[in-house]
Amino acid sequence: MAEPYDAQAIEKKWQQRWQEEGTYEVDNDDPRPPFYVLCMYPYPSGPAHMGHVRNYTFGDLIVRHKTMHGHGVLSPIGFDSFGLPAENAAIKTGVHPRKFTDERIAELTKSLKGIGAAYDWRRQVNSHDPEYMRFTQTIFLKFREAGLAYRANAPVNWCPGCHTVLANEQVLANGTCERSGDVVQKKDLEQWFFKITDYAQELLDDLDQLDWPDRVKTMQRNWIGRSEGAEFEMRIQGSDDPEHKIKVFTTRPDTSFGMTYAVLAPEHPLALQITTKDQYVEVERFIAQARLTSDIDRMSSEGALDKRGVFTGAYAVNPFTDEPVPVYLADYVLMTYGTGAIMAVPGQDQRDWDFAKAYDLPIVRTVQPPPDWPADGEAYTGDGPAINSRWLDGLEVAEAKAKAIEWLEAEAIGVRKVNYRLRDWLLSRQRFWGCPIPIVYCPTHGAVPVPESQLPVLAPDDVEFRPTGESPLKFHEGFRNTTCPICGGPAERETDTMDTFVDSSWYFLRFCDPDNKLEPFGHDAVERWMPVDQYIGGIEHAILHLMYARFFMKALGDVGLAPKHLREPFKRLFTQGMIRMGGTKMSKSKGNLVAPSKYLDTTGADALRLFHLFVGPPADDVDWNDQTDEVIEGCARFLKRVWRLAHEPPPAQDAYEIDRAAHRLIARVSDDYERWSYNTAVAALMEFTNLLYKEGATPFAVDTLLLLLAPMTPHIAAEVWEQRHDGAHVHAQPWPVADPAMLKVESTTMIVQVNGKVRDRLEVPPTISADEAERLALASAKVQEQLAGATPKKVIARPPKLVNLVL
RNA sequence: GCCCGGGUGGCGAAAUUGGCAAACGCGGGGCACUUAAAAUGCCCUGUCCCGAAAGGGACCUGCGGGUUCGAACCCCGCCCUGGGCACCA
Repeated sequence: MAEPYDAQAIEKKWQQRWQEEGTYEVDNDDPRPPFYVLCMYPYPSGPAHMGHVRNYTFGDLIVRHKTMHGHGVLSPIGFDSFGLPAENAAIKTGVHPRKFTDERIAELTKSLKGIGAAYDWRRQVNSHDPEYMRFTQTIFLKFREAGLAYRANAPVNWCPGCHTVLANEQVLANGTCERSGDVVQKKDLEQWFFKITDYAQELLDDLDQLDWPDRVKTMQRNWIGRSEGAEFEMRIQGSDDPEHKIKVFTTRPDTSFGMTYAVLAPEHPLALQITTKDQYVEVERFIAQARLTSDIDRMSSEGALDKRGVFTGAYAVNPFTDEPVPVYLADYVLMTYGTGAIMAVPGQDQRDWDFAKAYDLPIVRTVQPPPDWPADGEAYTGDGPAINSRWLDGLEVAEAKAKAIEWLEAEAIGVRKVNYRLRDWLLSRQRFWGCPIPIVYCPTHGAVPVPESQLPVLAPDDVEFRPTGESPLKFHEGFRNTTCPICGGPAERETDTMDTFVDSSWYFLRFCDPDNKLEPFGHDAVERWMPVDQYIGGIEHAILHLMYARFFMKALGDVGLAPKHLREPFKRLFTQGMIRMGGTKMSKSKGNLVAPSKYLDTTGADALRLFHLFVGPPADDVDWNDQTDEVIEGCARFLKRVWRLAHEPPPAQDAYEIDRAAHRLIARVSDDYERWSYNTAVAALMEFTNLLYKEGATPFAVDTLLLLLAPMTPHIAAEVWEQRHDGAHVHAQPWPVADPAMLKVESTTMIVQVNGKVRDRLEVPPTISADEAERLALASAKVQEQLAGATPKKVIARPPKLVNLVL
């Protein structure tokens, strides 16, 4: 009787071994071909939960698999360690965020090691490491120098709950804060921005070359929101002030003849200037009201339209018709998109239609709707010939657009124009636990960068965390008061810190060169490893993190910090499914987290990893339910079967056939690994194990099983391999290759159908000819019975798979 | 409203892309081992019908059409569901 499989002892032993022997440490001069595998570095929230297990199981599997394929695999890990929870905990308990964070990192580190994930821990990078902060600040200053970081007074999203400014991306569609759920208000503040909009087109174009899920690429495309159209000016009737010109953007210049009014955003600088005396009071009141209205109300399309607009009394002249049209203000026109002013064509735009109805404005159709279109139905946005449009009449939409733009440009009234929905990235945060923005404000010299020799700017430790919601940095005199780097006079430090998405926008570059004291990373190191060959993370980062990191890669190249040709950070992206429980996402805030420790202490890490691989396609969500524990048990049961098989193999009845089956397994499982079909790979391994139990095992068959399992369940594979091979490491073995000669088959099952229904199965040689296949099919007794003497009208022969006889 | 996914046994799923639907596992049933239980091993397990049985037959991939010798897979129209965007002119 062999020793029983003791998962805990084996897993502990091998985790120590990998750590002590530095099995997955890789140097920058490693002779093997490089491969960079990266899981999104986690926010350290404490011990790992199932989402982590799932994520890091896939990552670790690829690291080990690629290593067995002969690559020198870079597999780094670190922690996204700045952020609100640590600061909120500090306010609550008085514990310094650093202490709090370091403790959470220790917990998460322990559980990552507990699932057997292998990393080059020497390369660990945390966002709050002073050395990392130094270079985050260096990058900020370089961007500023290049004009990619700028300061602007802007209406910002202010969350009254978090007492901080939010990026557009952090405001939900309903106008609430994604973190606290409070209704977001508007507030004017001087803020720092990154000029991501400079890269809108490149960010859009380069998506095409990425091996990313289509879903993610689509989301990014929508977020960038490119629209093509024209921009043109209209003069105000009766005004000779050259400033009084309304510039509008439209994607439908072909419909210009149908403009029956124009609309400005309430914040539009011309709004009050063009307003007539008798409308002044009403317009002023409207503007004030719009300013007070929260985005949630303003964005709601529910509100009564007649309260959402006001007539200015002014008329703009439509350059296409030379006719005056009334100018309105309406809160559905946004100052932050396009020119903040639109031409309204109710015939071809539903919002304009609704507004026209509410304000009793004329409607002129400029595209012929289809015959079945209700006469006074609604706006028609489809294709069709232009009508009521003089020299555009009869042209289809695309032609009419082109001609309208040509005319605008020829007449010097307007230009072809592309607009993007993407806005600049607001990175200032009124928070303590983040990377300080290295700027000093001098009464004489304005915003002055902190000299590089004085970096990193670190927050002082002797601060008081108060629930006022304002950063303690603001009240720390010693930090705030400083001297101007230019004149030496008294000056104040910037007390805002950077959005934590800044930290996560370049950590993957630092991993290539984590000990560099002189610069964020060396070009050689980055050239060697970048771009990341396989990036793995959650779908929730589809827009923000992935867009910001892409922007950083491009911008870093353009300011000379990274090789310029390296435009994209992540060649391949995989987004794994979420863990759900009762239909909702597992999360700390919902309190439905399942801790892996319970399984690590019973069935073991290998069984838990195997479960995550086996439960379904990696990209699909996993529903954690009543049956899950039993499935994990089943995975543990399989590993026990493998263990027993290796220690007490039943003698093979036909060793050659078993070895042939092993070669087929190699081919099948290798293919499954390549196409991320781990659930079917596990199924194949289970099937093979069942076969060995039934028909006996050969040493080659058992070794094959262990090699193919090694990336999935590394501990048991390593242990059994060591026992069988005199202390050798399974993960140092080359990935097995199937011998084509052993894959050849003498016979294959051919199905015979009559009228598309299976009537017989015949064993035939794989090289069978169509004629022979047909002959055999017709000779089948079962087929004869079905035919009942009739002759098939048609025979479809697809040797050696199928013959279909059609009556 | 617009844009993406997805819908297959009691359950998780498979079918490598138009050719044997349900591999593998969970659950359920049975047998063996055992004084017994657990553990382990083996067998059965989509639905309905005929048959005492061995067997045999029909129907099955959300619904309705279509293309095809042949459809889970392709096309059209619905229904349900998950996600993203949502006054972006």
